[in-house]
Amino acid sequence: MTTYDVYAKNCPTRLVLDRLADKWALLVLNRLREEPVRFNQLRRDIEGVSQKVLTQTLRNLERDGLIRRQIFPTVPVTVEYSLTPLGQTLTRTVAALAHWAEENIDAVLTAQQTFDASRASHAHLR
Amino acid sequence: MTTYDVYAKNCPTRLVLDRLADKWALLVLNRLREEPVRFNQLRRDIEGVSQKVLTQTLRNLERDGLIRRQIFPTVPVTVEYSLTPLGQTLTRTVAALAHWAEENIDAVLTAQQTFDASRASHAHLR
DNA sequence: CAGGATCCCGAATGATACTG
DNA sequence: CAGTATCATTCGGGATCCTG
Repeated sequence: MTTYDVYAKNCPTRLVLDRLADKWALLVLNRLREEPVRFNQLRRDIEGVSQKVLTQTLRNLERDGLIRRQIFPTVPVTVEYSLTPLGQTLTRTVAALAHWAEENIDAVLTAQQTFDASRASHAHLR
Repeated sequence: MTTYDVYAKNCPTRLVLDRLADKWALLVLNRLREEPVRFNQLRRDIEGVSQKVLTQTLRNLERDGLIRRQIFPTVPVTVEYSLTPLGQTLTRTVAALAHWAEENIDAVLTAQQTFDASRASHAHLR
């Protein structure tokens, strides 16, 4: 049994990778890692996400079996999102990504400035 | 020193996370993990990426200091991309993501089928 | 070989209004 | 509260042609 060719179009692993390569999905997973959260709470916590896009993101994650959608018949209705066991195994890796980002943000910002500066120096047009 | 609020718009960590939340970037980083690769080789290895998008992806990664672009004055010119030390620290995490995807692809596909089936059952319109 | 420059279309997103 | 539905809009990405 050989390992998948991750770079091939038809590779199922790329389906998963494509889904994870979504900034909102990563942020949602990271947020749910702490605790179950309700829809509007998520909407408020994750700045900049629209209601429509948040809904789509949640549906996709639910479809992938990563999060669970639980409805409580209160008035008005309450909907709570939480990680499934499968989702929990994933968030360990997602958390590592977030952790890397926090630790290396300075190095990245510095690199960006250096890059931009060198481009500006030999910008001729305009 | 408190930790960043990862969910706030202005959080620099989200800049990094947004950049990483790119399927082509993840695939490129994962590919460069093995060895330095030339432009057209990358284009061939990563199925489905257009020349334009690959160029953009590489520029962004270079700007972030994650990969290095090396030009060899051959005829015609040769351009080789490789990971920087910073990029190498990141690819360990990226590899973990890819690894998770490979290990859990079956669970995800099964979840998708279950989800789709339950939706189809109570689809009334059309 | 490794891109830059253009044209262009469809998918993704935002805004708005409505509902169980 | 937690969405769905619709419309208007943009803009990322593909296709194509060109160049150092």
